[in-house]
Amino acid sequence: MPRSAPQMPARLTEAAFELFAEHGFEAVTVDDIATHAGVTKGSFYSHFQSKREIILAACAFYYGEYQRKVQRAIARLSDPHQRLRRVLEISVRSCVLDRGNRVFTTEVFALLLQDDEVRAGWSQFYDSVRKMYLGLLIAADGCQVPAAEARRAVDLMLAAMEGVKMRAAFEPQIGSRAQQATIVDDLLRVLGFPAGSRAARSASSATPSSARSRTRSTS
Amino acid sequence: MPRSAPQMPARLTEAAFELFAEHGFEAVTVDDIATHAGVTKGSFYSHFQSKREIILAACAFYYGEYQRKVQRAIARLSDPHQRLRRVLEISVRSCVLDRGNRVFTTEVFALLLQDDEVRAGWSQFYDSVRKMYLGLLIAADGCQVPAAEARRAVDLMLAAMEGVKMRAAFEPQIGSRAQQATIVDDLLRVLGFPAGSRAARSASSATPSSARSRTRSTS
DNA sequence: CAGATAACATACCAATCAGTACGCAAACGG
DNA sequence: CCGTTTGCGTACTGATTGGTATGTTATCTG
Repeated sequence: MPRSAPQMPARLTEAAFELFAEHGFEAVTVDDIATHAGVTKGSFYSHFQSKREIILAACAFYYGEYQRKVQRAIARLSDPHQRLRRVLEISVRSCVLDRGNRVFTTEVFALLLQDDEVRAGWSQFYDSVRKMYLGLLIAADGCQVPAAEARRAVDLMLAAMEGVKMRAAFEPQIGSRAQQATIVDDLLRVLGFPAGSRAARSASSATPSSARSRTRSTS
Repeated sequence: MPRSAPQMPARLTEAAFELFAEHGFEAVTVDDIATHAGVTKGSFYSHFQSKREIILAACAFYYGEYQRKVQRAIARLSDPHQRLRRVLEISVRSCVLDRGNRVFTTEVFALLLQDDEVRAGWSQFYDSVRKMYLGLLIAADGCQVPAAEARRAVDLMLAAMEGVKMRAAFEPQIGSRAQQATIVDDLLRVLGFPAGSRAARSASSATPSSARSRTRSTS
C-alpha cells in the first residue's frame, strides 16, 4: 500500500528502541529492526539512510519520552516541594527500575565516547534536565541559596542518580520498588534537604520556604 | 623462540587493555591486539581461547591496577582523614581524569548487561572497593555513626563518583585537574563531612574524631 | 645429534551484516 | 484510464572478522 506511510519512521524508531533497550546497539541488526516493525530491510532503507541514523532517532525518542513523562507527572501539582519530589520519583522509577532504559542509556554512554553527534545530543538532553531540576530546586527552596551552589548541588545529585542506575545493573536488588523511596531520600539529601526533613514529602503541601538547612558546622 | 614466553599472556592482556581503553571492545579486533603486542593472530590463540577470554583478562588487569594504585598511595599515611581523602583523590584522578579508564569501564558496563561472568567480576570488584571505603570512613569517623548508615553513605558516594565519571565523558571540562579538589569535596560532603569541615583536608593530621556532624534538623 | 614440543606465522574458512539493485504493485495526477 | 511516483519486498554484494588448519622454527631432552 504505497503513498501512505507517514507513521512508518515512528514505527521503525519505536521498534528499534525496544530492541536496543533489550540487547544493545551492536547486537541488533537492521533486519531485526525491520522485522520487529513488520517490514523488511529494503523498506527500512527507504526511511533511514543508515543504522546510525536510526540510533540517533531512537535517542531522540528516548529523550522525548522522558520529558513527556515528567511533564505529565507534575502538570497538576503546584506545591514546589511536591513537584520536586515527584520528578525525582519519576526519574528514579524510569532510570533505575526500568531495565530497558538502563540498557539503552548505558549503550548511549558507550557510543557517545566515539560519536560526536550522539555526544552532542546527550549533552543537550542533560542540560535541559539540569535546568529543570535547577528550577524545581530554587522554587522549592525559596531562593535561600546562591544559584551557583544550587547548580553544584543539582550536578552532584544527577551524578548520584546516574551512579545508582549503574549499580542497579549489577546489583538488581537496589532497583527493587521498596528501595525507591530510600533512593529518593538520598537524592534529596544530596540536594541539601536533610534526611529528617519533611520538606519535600509528597503528602505535605505547606512549608513554603526555609525547608533546607544546609549545614556549615565544622568539627 | 619457543619454550620461552611466560610473559606473553600478560603482554597480550596489557596490549588489549590499551586498545580497549582507546576504542572499546567491539572496535578492537583480535588482529589488532596481536599486532599491538607484536605477534599475530595465530599466536594469540595459543594463549587465549577467544576474544571474550581476553576481555575478562583485561578486566582483571584493570581491577588489579586500581587496587595497586590505591595501596601504594596510602601505604605511608597513618592519619585516617588523610587516608580517606587520598584514596578519594586517587580514585577521582583515575576514574574521572583518565579518559582511557573512563572508556574501559563504560564498555564494561555495557558488556555486563549481557554477560554474567563480566557482571560477577565487576560486582566483586565493586564490593571490595565498598569495603575499603567503609573501613576508611569508619576509621576517619571515630565510629560515630551506625554501620548501616555509613554503608549507605558510602554507596551514595560511590554512585556519585560513577555519575561524575559519566558526566566527564560528555562534559570534558569537569574532568579538568582544577576541578579535582571540588569533586573530592563534593564526595566528602556526600560521605557526611560538611563542606566547611577541615576534617579531611590533606594538610592536617590532627582532629582525631568528631569530624562529622550529620544534620538531623528538620524544617 | 635426533625427536618431541611449544611458540609463532601464514593462509584460509564461514558466518554475519550493512548497504544496494531492482522489481512489483498500489495509489495518485491528469 | 494511463503513466508516474512511492512504499515495500526479494535477492544480492562486499567487507569484516572470529576462529581454525597447517606449517615452520627454535629450544629442550636424552
